[in-house]
Amino acid sequence: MALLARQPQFERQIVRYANDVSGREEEHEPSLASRLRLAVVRLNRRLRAQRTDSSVTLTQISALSCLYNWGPMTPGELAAKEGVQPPSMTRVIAALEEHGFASRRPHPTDGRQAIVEVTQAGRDFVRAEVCARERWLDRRLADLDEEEREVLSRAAEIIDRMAGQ
Amino acid sequence: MALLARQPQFERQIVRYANDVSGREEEHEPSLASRLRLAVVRLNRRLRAQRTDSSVTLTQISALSCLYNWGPMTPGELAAKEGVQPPSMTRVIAALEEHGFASRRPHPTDGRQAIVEVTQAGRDFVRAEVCARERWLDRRLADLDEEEREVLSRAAEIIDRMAGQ
DNA sequence: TATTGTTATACTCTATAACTATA
DNA sequence: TATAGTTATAGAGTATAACAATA
Repeated sequence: MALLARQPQFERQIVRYANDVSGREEEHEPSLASRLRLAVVRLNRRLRAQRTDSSVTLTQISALSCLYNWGPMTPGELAAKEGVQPPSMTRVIAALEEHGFASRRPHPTDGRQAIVEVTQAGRDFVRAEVCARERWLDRRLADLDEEEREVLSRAAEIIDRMAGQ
Repeated sequence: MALLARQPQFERQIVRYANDVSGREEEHEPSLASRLRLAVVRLNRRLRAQRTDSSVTLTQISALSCLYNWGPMTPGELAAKEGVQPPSMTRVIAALEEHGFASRRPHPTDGRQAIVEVTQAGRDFVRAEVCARERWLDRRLADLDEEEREVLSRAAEIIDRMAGQ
């Protein structure tokens, strides 16, 4: 706990009603769930607001990264990995195909299923454009100290585990 | 670093192309930016998927919590705190007013602005319904050990600081 | 002329329900 | 009959552009 104890804890929010003449002052201590929810919602907004020249959306990049990192899989597997419903993934895959970043081939043994995989253009895109898209976040991370990045690294792993349930 | 070093680091992703007969195996180590982005995008999806009986959306709850925690403020200030554009906040405030959870009064010195504040019904709602909405996340957090919650607590503070820039 | 806020409009993201094809 | 995937539809979330009111 030594490392964590050294750091400033989350500041208790003192609620002052600026325009309230009564001068009353209440004190809340937002729960961890509340603070984590707000942090995630806000960072998600910021990430989605980052635009590059390409018309590839964050959701598409996320799915493409998944295929890139884990290899070919069926639409259903991809939907499960990304935590979305199959109909949502259908549209994402269609968009990636239109961009030429993913392709589909028949499943060798099951005619209902398909195998989706990244194309060479898709690989090039992940290496180049995704980095561009993450420049904003990279800059923010660069401003932190090494120990804060360690905390975020561990948090990313914990959050991913929670979200995967 | 002792505390962090004790913990398992994020697992290096070994990329195996399951359906690739070449048997080649590439190794990527996703950047911190990539891992944090994916974690945040996925947890955000999970949080938005949590529904309660009420028709109040996560965005509305987020803004209402902000007013509850920080007191009355103008629409512009609220938009800035939440990290959205003013037109987006206009709609959120209108929805909160329709629910009777927020009210608007004229700014004392500037006729262009207004002061938005939480109503008593809004306070009651934050205390009751927001908790209900967060039950899913609370359960996930309860499954973690104390040290992991400390990491997330610190991460929430760091992320909020980054997103606020 | 600059600032604050709203209205109009459009696009992304995602879900559920209903359907088709295959197992 | 069960499973995988797609199509249809709808609602949440958000932005930009154009406008109105006030400073």
